Amino acid sequence: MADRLPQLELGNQLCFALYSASRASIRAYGPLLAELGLTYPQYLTMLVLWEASEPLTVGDIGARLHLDSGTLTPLLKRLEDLGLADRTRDRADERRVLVSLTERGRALRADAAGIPERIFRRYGLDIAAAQRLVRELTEITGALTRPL
Amino acid sequence: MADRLPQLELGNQLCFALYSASRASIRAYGPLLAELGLTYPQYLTMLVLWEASEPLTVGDIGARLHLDSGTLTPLLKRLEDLGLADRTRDRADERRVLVSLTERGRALRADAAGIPERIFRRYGLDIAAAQRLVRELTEITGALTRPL
DNA sequence: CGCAATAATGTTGTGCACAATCTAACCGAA
DNA sequence: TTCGGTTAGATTGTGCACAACATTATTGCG
Repeated sequence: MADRLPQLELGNQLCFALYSASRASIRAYGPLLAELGLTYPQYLTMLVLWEASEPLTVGDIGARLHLDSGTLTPLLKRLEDLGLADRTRDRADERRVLVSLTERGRALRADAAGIPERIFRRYGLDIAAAQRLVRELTEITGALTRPL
Repeated sequence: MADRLPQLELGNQLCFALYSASRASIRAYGPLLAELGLTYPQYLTMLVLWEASEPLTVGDIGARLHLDSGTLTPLLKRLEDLGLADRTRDRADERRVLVSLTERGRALRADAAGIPERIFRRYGLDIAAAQRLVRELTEITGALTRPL
């Protein structure tokens, strides 16, 4: 039997499955991130900064997270208020803002290190299955992000 | 080689892959939904209402979409303002609010019918792969939603 | 050089999400 | 019957997302 074309049924819709799973995972992370005083998008931003050896511009962070300045500017100001990051205009190009971690921001990495594992254990997720899923999702994201 | 435990790397994180893919799909739907004058969560709510033969309570809709009244109450008022839905207190239980479609709301279903297919064609998504993915994502959502 | 085009970030306004709290309505046992 | 507990929905406040636009800085071309 041929695969049916996508129907107007909630249960069959890939977009709804993605939307539900994403929000469920954010809710799952919530309590653990609250221990660090972070929201979920703030945590993602810290991941980007922890991985970078150099200060990043707002645009660099936005490119990795697919977020624009309208979202990032206030978020980064909150990270600054928390004492986790610094924002300084780039002397060499005054249009840019360089975001770097404070000592406190770097130190927080150790506290965050166990979070993914705690989530996987707590909810009994399979690591190999998750890695496969990550690959498929990355591909979907790429397809949907491609310019038409 | 054993599968590694989840690391603090953006690219390996299931939660980020879900978050990115969900937002990418919402962005992809955006222009098509704008033709109908709907946002993405409004579209999901309309899907639920189109599938139901009876009026649904706010709680019914929330159970299907995993949304609470704090999100749904204003959203449903907007659908009411658009002339797509009616909200009336249940005479039999004055705590409840019954949400039903207007004639215009029902008529909009025909305009929405082609949207999933247009998305799949436009972005070259594979239907069979998507259906497999929906099953895996539904399972993940279930696992993450399970009470501890 | 002069200046139009471009680039990076910031601002504004709308609409979710969700936690916390509130209010009104229902239910059930003493 | 009444009153304590529960339920359904609304409200409030915070923080994203994102479109549209504003601002300032840089760049490249004539």
